[in-house]
Amino acid sequence: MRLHQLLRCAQRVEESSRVVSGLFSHCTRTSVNTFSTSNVSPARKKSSPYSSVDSGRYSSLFKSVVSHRVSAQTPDILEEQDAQIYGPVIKSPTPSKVPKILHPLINQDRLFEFGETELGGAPTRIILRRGQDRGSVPSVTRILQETMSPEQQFYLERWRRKMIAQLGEDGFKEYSQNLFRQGKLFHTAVESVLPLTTKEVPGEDPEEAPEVPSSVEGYMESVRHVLEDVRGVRAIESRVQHEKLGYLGIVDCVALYRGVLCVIDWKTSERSKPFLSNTYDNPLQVAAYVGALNNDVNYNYQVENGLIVVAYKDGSPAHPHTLSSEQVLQYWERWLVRLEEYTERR
DNA sequence: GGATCCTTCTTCTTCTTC
Repeated sequence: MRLHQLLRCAQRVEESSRVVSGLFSHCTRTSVNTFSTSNVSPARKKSSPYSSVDSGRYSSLFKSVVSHRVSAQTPDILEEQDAQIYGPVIKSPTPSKVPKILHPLINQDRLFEFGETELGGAPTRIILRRGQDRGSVPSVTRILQETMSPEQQFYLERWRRKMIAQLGEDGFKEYSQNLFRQGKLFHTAVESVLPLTTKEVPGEDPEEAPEVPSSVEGYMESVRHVLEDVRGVRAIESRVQHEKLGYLGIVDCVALYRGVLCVIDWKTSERSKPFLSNTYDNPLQVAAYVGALNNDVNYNYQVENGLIVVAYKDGSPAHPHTLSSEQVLQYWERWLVRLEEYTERR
């Protein structure tokens, strides 16, 4: 078992034991009080002490205990088992965690006067010219895809095989296409709503409210509370390219979130993602876009912050994960490592 | 018109009592 896995296990054991001991002491107190003050019959005394616990009150606590349970299925054990079924996992050497060249996130040559970045005007939308730079300038998605850790690849492949076993090849294909379709529709719907947020009151004119496909209504409801805090949209679905580092991508949105200029990435998810760590490589993607935008002559401002919004189909409130400038800088370094890895493999 | 590109997602938990 690797050191970081061991540390994670130890941390979870500590968390679990803390929660369990707390619950246990409360249950004991509750049980003592119940039995000493009530006139219960001997037969009822024998009933489980759990019956005296307010299960509704402690349901979330119970969930937190079981969700932090240390699984016997560590990656190493799973790999061992799966190696017997699927064959060995090909491992590559662990990449260095520090980039060889620490390129700056902010372009000091392109710092603008405050007045130059005033709000106003239509948001930038630079369409990707298809076929241009083909093969020579890689995209953010491609780089992240091709430099995933063996562990990440293992879990994804394992999930894919499990899904195919459940749905069949065709069923899985349809399922995946549907996920992509929903994601695209959601993006389109958000974009159609966004310009309204530049007004004093978002969506004040009901006649201007665009049609939202019924399949993404839940997602839209999910992000409603986030959109209320978005103002001053400056770019939508716009191409960004890092001129020195030679990569490109399409940024979902650049806008003020609670007054802070951010690169915003809209995501749909079937599973709840309450923590930033649940979003896998998404923060790296955002940091890559921030760096590219700051080094692209088509944009006359610099961005230091990020926002990842995870929306849910059932309409439950989306999780907005803000990335401070310090966090963006950290993910920027991790992105540089991945970029170097990609370049070295070419 | 056809081919290609960038995205769109997917992972890191499944307990066993009442």
